[in-house]
Amino acid sequence: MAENKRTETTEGRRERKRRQTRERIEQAAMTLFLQRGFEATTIEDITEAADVSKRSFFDYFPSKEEVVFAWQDAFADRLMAAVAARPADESSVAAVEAAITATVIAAVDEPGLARGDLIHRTPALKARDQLKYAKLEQKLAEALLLRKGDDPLERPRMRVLAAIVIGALRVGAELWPQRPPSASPQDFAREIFTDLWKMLAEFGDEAKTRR
Amino acid sequence: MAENKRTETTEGRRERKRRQTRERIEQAAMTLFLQRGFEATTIEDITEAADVSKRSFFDYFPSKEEVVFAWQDAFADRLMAAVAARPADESSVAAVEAAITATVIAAVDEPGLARGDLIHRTPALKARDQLKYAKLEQKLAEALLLRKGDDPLERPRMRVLAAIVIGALRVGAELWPQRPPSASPQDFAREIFTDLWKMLAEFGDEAKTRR
DNA sequence: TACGATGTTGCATCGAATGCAAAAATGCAA
DNA sequence: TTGCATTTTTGCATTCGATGCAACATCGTA
Repeated sequence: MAENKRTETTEGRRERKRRQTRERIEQAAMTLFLQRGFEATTIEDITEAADVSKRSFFDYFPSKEEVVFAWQDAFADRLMAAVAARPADESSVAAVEAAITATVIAAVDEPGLARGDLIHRTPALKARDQLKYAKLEQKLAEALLLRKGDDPLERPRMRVLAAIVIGALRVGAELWPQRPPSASPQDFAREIFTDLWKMLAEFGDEAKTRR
Repeated sequence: MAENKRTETTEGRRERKRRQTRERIEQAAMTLFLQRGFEATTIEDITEAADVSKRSFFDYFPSKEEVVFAWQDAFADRLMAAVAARPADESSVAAVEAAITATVIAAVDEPGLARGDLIHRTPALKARDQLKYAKLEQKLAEALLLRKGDDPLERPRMRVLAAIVIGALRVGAELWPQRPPSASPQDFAREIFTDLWKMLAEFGDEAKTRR
């Protein structure tokens, strides 16, 4: 019985408290960041608000910045899963559109937007934010390649496709705040992708007659 | 005569020494970074090697990281100039290919490669590196848009084109170290772009039949 | 209950970065 | 050349993020 619990239900007091503390720190940190700004908030402010010692902060997060980006890994993983879940006979572009749309839609919530604001107005966070996109791109390329049976010849193709799509995601994220409020996230995503594929075809045509 | 000099040739002892000191710091810093690594080098190590006070470092560079990326602004400016210099009747894709190729070729030198290595193996620098690409992308989009007479309708198009091309540049920079040593930078660039435009056309086609 | 493992805390320390005021170097004009 | 105003350099103090270490507390388990 006790051994049964060990393998999966093992969220004893220890794990539970640890998770709770982590959430408390994250919560306190984000609240303070949004309230006074990132730089103006010290680790001590955070730990005081979360009622843990200053030293303990670094037992939960490797740095102040990581608190802001903690959710990113989960997002990347969900995106990879969404790509992997697409039917094998689907084209890469269709698969990536469906996967991105679904994953982004599921992630668009209020806290996400406030976080975006904070990042946008904090130079130190902007750099980390770009790194996030780079990692996302890598993982996406990886997932797309896996769909192609890990064919080495497809590698550069999928790398470029990932770069293009993540680029579009980045541009889309910038355009999002100034979208018509009537448009649903689905429609917005649909429109972005339609435009993107159209542009790709046009650029491809344009290139044929170059020089 | 003296007035003539004032406007452009005015590099008195002050300006000259300041520039020299800046170069000395940059030189010392990069040497030490490449030698012992970025993190393992302290500001004091640098200022000692450059024979200035610790405090003076921050009169020349806002942070340790900025020394590594000091050259980036110049690169971005040259890229913008190269785009602006392309004939007005040239297509955007042809213009961007020519401009990027020329600017990158001119910038591929030994120190550049060593710097790339350093950045690649230093997490803190990687983030800043991605930010560099983002800025480059913005400037490129700006320059491309200017060629189009600042037509608001072209803005998203040029943003996306810039994102695609800079994405390709990023992928290209990753692939560069493992290129066949026989290939000249020109050929390498030519090949990358040829592949890129081909992929764009293919993705565009693929998208037409999606769903 | 006692033991080992894990989690938490305080303390000391390092290094980056900033503000400030004194000191040095420079440009300029009398 | 000398004296004065401006800019540059420097030393000093301080704040804050981050890390290592050892003592202490808490928890799961034999």
